[in-house]
Amino acid sequence: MRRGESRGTILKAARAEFAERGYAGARVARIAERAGLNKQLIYYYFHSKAGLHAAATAATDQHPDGPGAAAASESAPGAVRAAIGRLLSSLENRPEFVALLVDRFPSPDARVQARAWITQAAADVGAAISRGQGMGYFRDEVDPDGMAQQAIVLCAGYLALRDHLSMETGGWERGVSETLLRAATW
Amino acid sequence: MRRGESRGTILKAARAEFAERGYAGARVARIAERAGLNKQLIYYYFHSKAGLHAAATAATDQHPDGPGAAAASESAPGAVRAAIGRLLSSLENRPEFVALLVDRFPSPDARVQARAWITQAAADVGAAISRGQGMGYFRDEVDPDGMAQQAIVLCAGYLALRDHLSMETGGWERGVSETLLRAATW
DNA sequence: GTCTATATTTGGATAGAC
DNA sequence: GTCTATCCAAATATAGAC
Repeated sequence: MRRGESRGTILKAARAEFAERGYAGARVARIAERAGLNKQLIYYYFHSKAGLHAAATAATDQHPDGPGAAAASESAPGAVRAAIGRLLSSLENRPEFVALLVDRFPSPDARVQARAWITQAAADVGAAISRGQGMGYFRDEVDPDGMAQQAIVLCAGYLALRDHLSMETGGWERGVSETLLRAATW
Repeated sequence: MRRGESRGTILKAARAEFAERGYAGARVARIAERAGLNKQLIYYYFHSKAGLHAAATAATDQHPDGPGAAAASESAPGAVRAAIGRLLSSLENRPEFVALLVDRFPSPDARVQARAWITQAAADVGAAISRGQGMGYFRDEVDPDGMAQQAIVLCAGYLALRDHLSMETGGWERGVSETLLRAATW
């Protein structure tokens, strides 16, 4: 299937551009250039810059962020570690979505999308912590949702501030897991 | 002193605009409107949009972020709590600076400014942790700088993602302090 | 579907009166 | 110092050939 190949190329270029510059800073002409294709083609496929952005930030299904992703058989700390790993890799593959998360003026659609992702991600991490509490591994006073939100902020915030920080993603992930696990454990 | 009153009004409006929309999304005309003043006045005072942004994001001296701000007499956890409080309040008063921190395409100047702030803030928090280690209060394996960076990401990231989160600033600050202290303590 | 123009609008910046 | 009136470059979007 050759049909839609250009469409995909444009989307890929658009994701990179929106990730780097944000919606307002992104340039349609530059996206066309990055894609090695004509600018008009973007309007042909996506009608407008806003339409392109909506298509570019729409979830691509390849990210198992939901609570269902956790294996019930894992150890309590293993489950938390895995949930944090999912969080980071999910966002790392979608830098344009990180840009959307920290955008103060997203479209209503984008706002809904951001909220939905956060709700889902918080449920994922929160479930791992709750389960650990049930197993007597984590302290009961720990608020699973509050800690899940910290995990989200640690991951999304890291990717947003990455340029200014000195740590690699792997090291960051280990550090975050360790901090949250130690904080939750007796 | 009436002189410079308009200048201040413009700066205030500019901070709000840059905080909401980021540099690329901000509009000079809108800043003038917010300030209730003429657009040309902005160019009279600040020469250009970039100049206005530089002036608007420049530190306003009222934020004691440096390591020197810590009182040597405090208890180890108290010092960490205080450092986190400084972090948050420093950023909370400067939303336009938070926007700059998460901006992927800042000007070279802004980049330097962001790095400098982070270095300073990390030193502040890191010093409190190091001191606590010296007093035998925190575990020696804890990396003060790594934990300081987590504190920064937790504070800056919270303010950047705030719209999508359910926690108030006070509750967030307490949660962050508790998590980091528990993680650092024996 | 893909290209080369070209139109239209927006937004940063200047000129010049008061 | 503050305003009104423009200018001009950049950026979104459209027309229409191939």
